[in-house]
Amino acid sequence: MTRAALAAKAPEERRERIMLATIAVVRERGFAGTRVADIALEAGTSQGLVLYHFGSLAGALAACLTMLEDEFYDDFAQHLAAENGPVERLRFMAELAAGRGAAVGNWGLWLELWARALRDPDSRAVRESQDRRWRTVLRRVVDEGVADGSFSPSSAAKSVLRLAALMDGLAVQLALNEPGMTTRKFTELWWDSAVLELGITEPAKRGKTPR
Amino acid sequence: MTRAALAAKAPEERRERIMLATIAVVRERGFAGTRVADIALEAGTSQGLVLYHFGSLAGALAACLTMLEDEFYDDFAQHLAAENGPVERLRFMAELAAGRGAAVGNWGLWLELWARALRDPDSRAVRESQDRRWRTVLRRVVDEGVADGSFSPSSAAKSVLRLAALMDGLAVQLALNEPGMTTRKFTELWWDSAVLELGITEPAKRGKTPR
DNA sequence: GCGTATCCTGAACGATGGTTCAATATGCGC
DNA sequence: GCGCATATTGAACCATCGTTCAGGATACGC
Repeated sequence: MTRAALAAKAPEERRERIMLATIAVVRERGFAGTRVADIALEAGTSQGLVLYHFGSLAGALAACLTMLEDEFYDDFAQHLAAENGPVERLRFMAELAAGRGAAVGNWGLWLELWARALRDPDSRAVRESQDRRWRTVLRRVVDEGVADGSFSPSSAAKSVLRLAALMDGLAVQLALNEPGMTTRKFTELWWDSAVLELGITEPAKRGKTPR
Repeated sequence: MTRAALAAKAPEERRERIMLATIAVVRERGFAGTRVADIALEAGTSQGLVLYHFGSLAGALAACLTMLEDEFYDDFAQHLAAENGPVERLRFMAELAAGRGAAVGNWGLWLELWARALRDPDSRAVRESQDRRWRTVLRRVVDEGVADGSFSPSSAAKSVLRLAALMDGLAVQLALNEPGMTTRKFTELWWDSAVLELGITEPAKRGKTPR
């Protein structure tokens, strides 16, 4: 099996490996610093193959973008569904955004994506879609909380906008590891804001608030 | 005077012109897309001169960064001092950040700066200093308000952190002109948050909140 | 077994763009 | 006016990639 079997499922697997390599390199060097040669090296293939599969460096980067997007979202949606009520869900979102699960190490990528979105339509589309997804979920959780009486925002729409924006803003500090900003502080600050915005009374049960 | 005088003060003036050109080009093309040739063209000089004055493209970009920083801050501090009380000052900050004065067209640059700061120490330093300045001023205004009874935050430090972060987050949307995000909405959303955070009772007098 | 389509490689090509440099101009003290 | 220091230029240089390409290997239908 060894040689033959490996080669057999190679094409698709190879393609995948290149995409993963692309993400890895972009994480390390950033979009601007990513070269075809780096990707090939990381993936253990030739430069030619990268171009063969994705047509151009830009193509590879684009593929990596959409992959990232889906990866993050799938992971997230799955875990969110496991939570019980709106308060727990909200708490989960706060913790996830701060750096649990698939978000780990991704904020840096988002920062780059934002900058890129200023000029590159593909990046803009990905960023927009990602953002919309996130806000939609947040909105749903808030509505759920309003329905069952846990939340009482003066305006759900505005609260969602602000809470989403606050996350982005806190994320900048986290990504640039501003002295004093930590995962815990991120969660705490955001959660306090959510309490204020939504008038949450019931304390969150999930996660170790302590310390 | 014409020819001679112009040439006389030329060196310094030329240098300045190159810096301004650099800012202009960076605004238009972004950091990554800025070439020495673009700067030279915009400044009406040769590529050689750009390198002569700043040593390298990176040097020119760095110079433009610090210039930007000072430019923004000076303009800002001057206007802020003109406002009367803490509520007015806060309101002024909300409006300025949303796009008045020197901030116009700068949010895109900030986004780029954040991304750059992930890897470039110079950019990181500028961003950090800029951020600290802004938060310091915000803190001062808040303290002032606490002192004269206009504000009553549960924690001044946390409120300042959150309000500053919220601005950055809203700025992302504004810079990428997310459909639905406008200068007015920016101000409105942020101001509502400030009211909530600081427990402001007195309505803001400044600025045309109306339509 | 044979031919064809898919995969894959490594080297070479070519464009782009930062940097160097020799030559020239300009202002300025003497 | 003479020279020296500072500015300024434009062209040439050269490193760095992205991309192309001609050639092989591999799988697969017939």
